[in-house]
Amino acid sequence: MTEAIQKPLRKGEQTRAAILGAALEMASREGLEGLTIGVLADRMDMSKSGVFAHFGSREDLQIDVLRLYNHQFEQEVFYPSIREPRGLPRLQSLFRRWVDRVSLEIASGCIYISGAVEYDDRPGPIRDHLVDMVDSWQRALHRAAQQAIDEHHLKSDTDPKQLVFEMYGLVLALHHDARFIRSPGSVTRAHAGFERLIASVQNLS
Amino acid sequence: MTEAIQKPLRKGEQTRAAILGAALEMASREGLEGLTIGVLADRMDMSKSGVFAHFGSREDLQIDVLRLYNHQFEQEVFYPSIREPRGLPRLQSLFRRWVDRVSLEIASGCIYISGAVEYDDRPGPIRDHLVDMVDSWQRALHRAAQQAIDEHHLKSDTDPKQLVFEMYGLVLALHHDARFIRSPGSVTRAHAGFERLIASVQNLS
DNA sequence: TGCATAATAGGACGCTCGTTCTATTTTCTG
DNA sequence: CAGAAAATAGAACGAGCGTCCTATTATGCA
Repeated sequence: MTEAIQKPLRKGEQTRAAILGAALEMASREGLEGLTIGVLADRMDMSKSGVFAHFGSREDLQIDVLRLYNHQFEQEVFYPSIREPRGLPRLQSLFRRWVDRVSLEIASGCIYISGAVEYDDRPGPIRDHLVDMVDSWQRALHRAAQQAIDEHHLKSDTDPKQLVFEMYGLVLALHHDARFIRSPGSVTRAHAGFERLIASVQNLS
Repeated sequence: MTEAIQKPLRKGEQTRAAILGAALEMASREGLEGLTIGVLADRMDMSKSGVFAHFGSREDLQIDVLRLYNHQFEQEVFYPSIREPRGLPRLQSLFRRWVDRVSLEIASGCIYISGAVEYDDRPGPIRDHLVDMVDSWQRALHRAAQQAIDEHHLKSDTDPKQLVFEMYGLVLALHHDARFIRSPGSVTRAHAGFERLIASVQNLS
């Protein structure tokens, strides 16, 4: 019972994974809507139909890319943070790792953020999946904030939703200024904003 | 000398203006890259070439749409605010009118914000124009913040760039939560965030 | 009113897109 | 090693895109 299933380690599975990786990189830069099978095939030195056959449709490919991104985000940001002690330390870890990730993504782009703009008015399965993921991330932040209140790290009259709203704003501003305007110092400002934000709701007992 | 120039009120000019208005509405919802001449022609009950003839190219059309948006933004947000007394009142007016405008745009979308994502990695004249406009808007906010410091409305050690960064974040979070997540109460949270932000840097003398 | 000119329509172009169909090659397995 | 099954290639499709060219229609001025 050491290995559960090793059958699907067939050739096709690993090229599929390679395609998905290239697709994620491409979608990060050009956006999910900019993801095109032809260009993806060129980059993979494959034919269009060869790439296509791994996914039932372009939409399924986009959704799989989304799932892969979500998985990486959870691995890098969420899971390491929930090993921190609950309350303020965990909340701080979530924000710090989040900013760290977006900082690295300045060169490539964050799919949660670009997707929010691409699909804010475009109904369909992709939007549905994306909203689910972002909403679940916001709820995770919300839980951490509530726990920080419960642990008396933050003032009891603190509004967790307001806190998460402003945290999200700081990351959006970071993404905007660093990636679009390309003004330096955005990472520092995001952290400064967070410290000011926490200071204003922190229990000083 | 009541009317300066009335020659260019020819037929073509007014249909051109009508096209531009429809194009702005379309680009607000679908994004500047989603603006397509064919669909625009359908909406105008015109032929593709009839629409096309008014603009040398699709790119010129997109840039003209951008200029129109910029003009409306200045008329609604900037100019009314600079009639307020310099310092904190003017800064507050800028933010309030900005939020008011984005609130109305929840149904249609803000081109500054969607454009920032669409063109963060897509070089060309459109990106250049867009960066110019957003940068000029940020500098206007920056000036207002600096004046509020000079007038001793805000603490002398306040960093105007940090202030503008966080203001921008609040509006981005508003746009994100209201338009993408569609969670209610975002406008209230944007205002609450701004008040807390100002309170933390305000001179209490 | 007549005529130069502006405004618009219609069609065709080359291109790219996602998708489908049919071969062909490669991979895995008994 | 053979044969079944999976993986990939290649060509073709219909649709939509921006753009160009040539007529035709509408406009505004003498």
